Amino acid sequence: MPVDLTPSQALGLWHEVTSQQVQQDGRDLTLRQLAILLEIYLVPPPHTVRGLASKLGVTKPVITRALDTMGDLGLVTRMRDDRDRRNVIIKRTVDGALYLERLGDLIIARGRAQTA
Amino acid sequence: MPVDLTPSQALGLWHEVTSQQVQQDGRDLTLRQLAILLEIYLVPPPHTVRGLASKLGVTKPVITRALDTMGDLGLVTRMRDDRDRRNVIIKRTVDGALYLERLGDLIIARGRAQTA
DNA sequence: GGCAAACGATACGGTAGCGTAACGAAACGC
DNA sequence: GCGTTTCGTTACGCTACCGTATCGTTTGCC
Repeated sequence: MPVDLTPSQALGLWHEVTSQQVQQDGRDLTLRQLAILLEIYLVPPPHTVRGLASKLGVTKPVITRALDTMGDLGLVTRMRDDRDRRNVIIKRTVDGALYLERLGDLIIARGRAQTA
Repeated sequence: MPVDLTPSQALGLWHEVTSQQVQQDGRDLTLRQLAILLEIYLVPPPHTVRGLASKLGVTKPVITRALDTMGDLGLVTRMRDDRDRRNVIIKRTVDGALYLERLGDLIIARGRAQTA
């Protein structure tokens, strides 16, 4: 696994991972969409549209659109908040967890190859 | 610096970097564009449209479009190959090198914060 | 010279992203 | 109750990407 990465090695790792991801995954998420997805899965819930927007410094429609797209892909789901029905709670899905699990494994694998 | 990354930490690193990149950089390159840019800067030249297309498993118009966009952003340049004027040689630029240098530093900085 | 192959760019119709602005629904304040 | 604020979503016009197919140019081959 990667030990003491230099900036050059870090870019090499990014290169390996993005390249492989482009080749093998037909979904081709935007950088923004990926950031949103990671935020949802790595930060403790609950997640709302407004919260994600302010956290990432983008407008609300950007979040709505990203959730539409990733919802169609099965990576996330949305539910109304029953305690405050103005809010929408973003939920994780099994497919989304699998997607990120595969990404994590890819990074490790490439990182290992990188420093090997 | 990152030592012995677990898959979870790897995703955390990706999260930090994509998130910060989304927030601070207005350019918002596609994952494909980023992969192309990294290929150009990290793999020894010469680079051609056809070569990049086959290397990344995409069609030639994808490369042409990406080079158009990144050319407008000043990240790459193109020149005709004088020895075989059918070819186009993709050249690096100072701005492109700076862009990736900043990305590399960002990864290191976030990786350090990640494991700190 | 002339035909086929290779290269990168372009055209086309379609899809998905963007920012700004406005919208309906729900909660809050008085 | 009723205006105001706060949600998330939708509408609009625009830009940029996609894949497939085709184009013009250049080279290679005979």
